[in-house]
Amino acid sequence: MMRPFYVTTPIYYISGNPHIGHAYTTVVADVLSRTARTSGPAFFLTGTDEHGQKVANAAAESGKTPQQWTDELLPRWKELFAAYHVEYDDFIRTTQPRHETAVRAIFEKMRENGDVYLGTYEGWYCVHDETFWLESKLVEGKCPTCGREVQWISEDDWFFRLSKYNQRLLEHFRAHPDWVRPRSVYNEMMSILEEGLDDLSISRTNFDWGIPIPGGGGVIYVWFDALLNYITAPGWPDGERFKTFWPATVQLIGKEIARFHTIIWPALLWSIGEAAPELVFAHGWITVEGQKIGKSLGNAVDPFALAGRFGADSLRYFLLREAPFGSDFSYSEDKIAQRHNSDLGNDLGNLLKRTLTMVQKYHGGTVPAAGPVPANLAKFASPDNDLAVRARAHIFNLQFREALEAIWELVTELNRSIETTKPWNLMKSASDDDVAKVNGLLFHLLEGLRWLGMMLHPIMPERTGELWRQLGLPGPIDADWTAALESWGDPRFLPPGTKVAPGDPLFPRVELVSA
RNA sequence: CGCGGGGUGGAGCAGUCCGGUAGCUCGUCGGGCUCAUAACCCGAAGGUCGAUGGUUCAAAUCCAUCCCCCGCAACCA
Repeated sequence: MMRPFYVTTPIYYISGNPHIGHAYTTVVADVLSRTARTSGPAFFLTGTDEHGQKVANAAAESGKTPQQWTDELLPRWKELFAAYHVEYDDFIRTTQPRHETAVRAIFEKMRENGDVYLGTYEGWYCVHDETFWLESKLVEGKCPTCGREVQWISEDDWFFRLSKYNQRLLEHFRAHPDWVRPRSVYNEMMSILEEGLDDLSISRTNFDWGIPIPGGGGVIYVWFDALLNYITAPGWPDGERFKTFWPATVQLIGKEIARFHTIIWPALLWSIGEAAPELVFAHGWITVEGQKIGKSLGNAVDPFALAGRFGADSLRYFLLREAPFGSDFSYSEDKIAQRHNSDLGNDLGNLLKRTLTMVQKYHGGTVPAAGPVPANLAKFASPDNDLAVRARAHIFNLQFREALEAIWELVTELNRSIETTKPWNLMKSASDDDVAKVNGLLFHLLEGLRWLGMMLHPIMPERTGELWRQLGLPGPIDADWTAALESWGDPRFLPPGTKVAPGDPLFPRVELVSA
């Protein structure tokens, strides 16, 4: 059994628009946690970030309290994740009492140990943009964004002593060169550390929609608040889940928030005596025809519509298969359709269909007893078959594309075994020998499909369930890979005589948009 | 001198850290097959790996310079 597995997504800014990118990160976390569960305990956390001035303003405009406003926005996030078959273990909202209480306790603890202190924050401030600017960024002394006059602000703020952890961070990075991935992000963070860190202002007084600072003096900076969700949700400091699962195994982020998660975050943890996460992985961006998705570009695609058109599992497959995890990739509906039709429809779905049809025609619709192994499947039927082990290793290494490529070798060989055996010819003669060969083929095809169902279950939980059903196998897909995927052809898992249940195509073809 | 990513057969991408026969998917062309979702299988064509120079027995891979595309630099994964 492996160490308890803890995976997080960023908490999503609640007033943002859910789009395919949010589904991407969350699906990846879901695949990891589902895979981890095939061999041990796992905890998967996601949630929403609900504080900040934008939320306060938007709520005010609609005549609601910020809490009412966020309560209304929450369902569309949960609906998004449900639509993509995501099953999280906990969903944290930064407005929940469990979170606020813990954040205040952490703030106080840091104030006691001296890492949080009262200082003065000074800088050029643009009232219109609500942004502080470095002098070097100003354009002719004015706001570089809106061109308005800026004013010199000087206010008393609470600071986090980030600079104190500069050296320790450098040492941590050097000692664990793989703790931030991919390498490009690691390098970028290293250069920030080498340039040196300033202390971080962690209080805000110009608005009040946030966690109040204990003892007064404004609200806590949203990032300080937000980052802590990863430990407040499992119940820092004494909760069972916290004690079981921290430090996190994988924290998934977008690359634009790498600085917060790989520099500020470990420092906050160290300040209260907790360990840094084992791995922070910054994935790439999904782009539309090479352009970044954004409201201003108007190219955001409704993720609900996409899931409706192709099926959520097909989207899940596409997101993991299309690009190496960590790099950007350009997405288009035609690409999704192509993957859907060729990999899922032609290769996998059609394999199931043709196999079940042959089982009906040639063996009365029941699973034959194991027979001769078609030559090209020998390596899978061998005790040395480590396909499931390799696939899982790739997934834990966040190499989803590689995992799927490895699994697809089986899909390809199963299809090939049909061509080489030519059961339609053998059944014409129908000699005992030929029938045995056909039965052997059918059994190994079904066994291969059983493996595929299990191995692909974390990635396509719904469609593999349907595959399982059509194979005539009982109950939900066996969650424990180690037992059910340890030996090919074990009759305990694919009992001869099982009645198959052919159904509709697993992945019906879709037409290309551009066709 | 702000930072970063990318430029590989028609398209989309691996490979670059740790130099050594240029690989995958789709598409195209030819063939096979009919169990199957016009699906499956076999074979073929197609690339001076952005440019130039350097290091080396050997460079897509290392070094230098340059060109082009795209992001980031503000709470958009």
